[in-house]
This record gives sequence, C-alpha cells and structure tokens, in this order.
Amino acid sequence: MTDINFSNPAANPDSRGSEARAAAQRADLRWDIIELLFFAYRDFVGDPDQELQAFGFGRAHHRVLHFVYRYPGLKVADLLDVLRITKQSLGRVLKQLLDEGYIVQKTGNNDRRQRLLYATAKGEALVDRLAGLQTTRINRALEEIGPAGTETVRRFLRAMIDRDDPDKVLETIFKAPTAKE
Amino acid sequence: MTDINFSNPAANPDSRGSEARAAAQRADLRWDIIELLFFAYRDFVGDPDQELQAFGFGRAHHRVLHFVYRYPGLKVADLLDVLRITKQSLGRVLKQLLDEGYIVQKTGNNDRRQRLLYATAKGEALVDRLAGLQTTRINRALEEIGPAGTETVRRFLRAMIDRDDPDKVLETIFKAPTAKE
DNA sequence: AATTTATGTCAGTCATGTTGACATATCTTG
DNA sequence: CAAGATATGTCAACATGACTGACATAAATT
Repeated sequence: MTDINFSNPAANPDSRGSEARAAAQRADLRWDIIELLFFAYRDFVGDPDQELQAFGFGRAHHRVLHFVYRYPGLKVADLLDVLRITKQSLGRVLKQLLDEGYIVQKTGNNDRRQRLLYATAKGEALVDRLAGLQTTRINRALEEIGPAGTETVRRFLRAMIDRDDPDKVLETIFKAPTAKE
Repeated sequence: MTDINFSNPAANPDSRGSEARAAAQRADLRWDIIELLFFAYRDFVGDPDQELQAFGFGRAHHRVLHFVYRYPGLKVADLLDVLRITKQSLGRVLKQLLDEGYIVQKTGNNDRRQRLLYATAKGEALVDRLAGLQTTRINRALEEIGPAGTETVRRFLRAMIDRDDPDKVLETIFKAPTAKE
C-alpha cells in the first residue's frame, strides 16, 4: 500500500533540492528514549481519555480529580501549583466537578479563607476506575522487567523531575524513599 | 505559610460531611508510577515548550518537525497516524512550518499524489536544539541508574506502548531490538 | 471511463489554556 | 482597630490545537 522509502534516507540519494535534508542525525542525542516516552505517554493517557468521554469529561477533569483524591484536603492554591495552570482555567473544570458531585469543598479550620477539596464517593469511584486502566498497562510493562526493574524505573522517573521549587505534592512524593536512596 | 493537614487524611477525622471522603486508597493501584509519569512527562516537555515560545511555535510544531526530521520522506498520511490527529489539525501547523522554511515537500517518485516531507537545515537545527534539552534531562536521569538500568528503562517504555495496530513509525521503532529480546 | 486514494481547504465548534481586571472574605500586621 | 496582604472566585476577551462535515483536485487503480 505505502511504498515510500520509509526511514531509509539513503534511498533518496540526491533527488533532493538545495533545502531538503536527509542528513546524519546527531548520535549523541537520546532519540530512542525521547520517542519511547512520547508513545508510552500517549498510550498511558489514552486509556482514561476514552473512558472520560462517556462522562463528558476531559483530561483536565481527570488531573484535578486525581490529585484531590490522592491528597485529601488539598487547597486550591496547591492544586494550581501542581497543575501549573491559572485559576481561571482550573475554575471552569473544578466548578463542573463540584456541580456534578465528584468533589466537595470544606472551609479550612485554621484559615477560613481556604477551600479544602475532597473527593466524594462518586469521585473516588471514577478515579479508581481510571487508575485501574493505567495500572493494568503499568503492571503489564513491569512484568517484562522483573521486580528489580521496577525500582530502577521508579528511580529513573524521579530523576526526570525537576526538584528545584517543588510544590507540596512533589515534596510528599520525594519524601517517600526509594530503595538505595 | 500553609498549614493544612496535607496528605494526612487522619488529621481530618470526621469533620467531613456525608459526601467528603478521606478513605483508604486502593493499594493494588500503581499510584506512585502514575504520578511519577505525570510529573516526569510534564517536565520533559516543559523544556522544549519554553524554547518554542521564542519561535512562536507550540508543542504541535515540535511533534511534527521531530518526526519529519527523524523519518525523512514521511508521508502526510503516516504523520497523521503517528500524531493521531486530523488532517485539518495537522494542516495548519504543517503549513506554518512549510511557509517559514523548516520543512519542504517533495512529490513522490512512485506516486505523484504523495507529498514526502523533509526537514530543512533550519528545521534540523531547531529539532536538534530541542532534542538537546531533552537529552540533557534524560542523561542526568540515566546516570542515576547506571548502564544496565538504561536498558531496563527502554524495555519498560516499550512495553508501555500498544503494539496492536502500530503505525509505520512504531513499526520501525519496534524493529530495533532491545537487549535480551 | 469510473472509482478510489492522497492531499488540501473552507467553515464552524469545542476544550483547555492564557491575560487582565476586579470583588469578597478573612487573616496578619503596624 | 485600621490597613494591607492573602485565598478564592468571577467576568470578559483571546489563543492554541483539537474536532466534524463538506467539498475540491490530481493522480493512481480498476
């Protein structure tokens, strides 16, 4: 069906004009890992995306609900730090989740300006389901590399994350020790 | 400054109403890996995002330019498969990259309907620069887990990717063997 | 000659991000 | 206590990058 010289630059010797390039690519760059990360993440978030459609929600709703569930009593300001979006942007999504009963707010005890966020049973059920899909994929992948590999993957992913200026959620995550650390 | 009971559900014993939950979270789900992937990918794409702003480009331009550079002579149809977007959506971004001289099209030799895509020297330079940023982060992370760990990470990421219905780029990627495979 | 395929394009919509301005309640500080 | 800072919410306008549906053109296939 398709018969192009796919990924075979040499087969387009010099039919190319002055600008077209099929040059040697810098070998010191991590092309393989870069692309594997792209595809892995695409499929990793693809599972929930499908499920979310049935609820009329998007990826943004998933992120909010996930972190509220995982860190009960999260403040709006903390959520903004984690998601790195503006409060206007968060506002729309959060309002929907509140209106439809996936999340509730409670006024802070110490500081009554704060609106602490909690997932409801309904919200919990949805997050669990979505996390279940992702867990299936992760477990399948981890099986291929064995128990020792799991720790390696964890350490790799941790090291990929910026540690300067961590938000409260990241602080919590980095507090949990990894083996050999 | 913030004094909420962060990530300490027990400290909100039952000030919660009927809906608010701070329940035990399912221990069989891979919460840690799920969150590490989220933050790792956020920072991984964050590096290029900043750089792209200076060019008036977005993440979409990066993806297109990356794959065109990496797989010279890529057809429009293949690009659509890889990116999983519609041709209308690709059209806008691709047009900009063509107009501004980052990519050129060549009519296919066998099939003159095809427009084969190639990065220009200008496009090449930009992709290299962006890949350089990401490579720095990846190398830093790989250093922490040693050479054997690198192969483990590669195998993990590969196993995270759907292998049914692979597009042409994925076929190429999966053809390259990993150690122990 | 008729049909299919590869690509491009017009028009409208949606989701999710942005800035900037401003309101309200509450806490902190002089 | 009064003044200012902080936490949150909201209005309005806009940008990006997705989407659907319809249609056009050129070239290949049948």
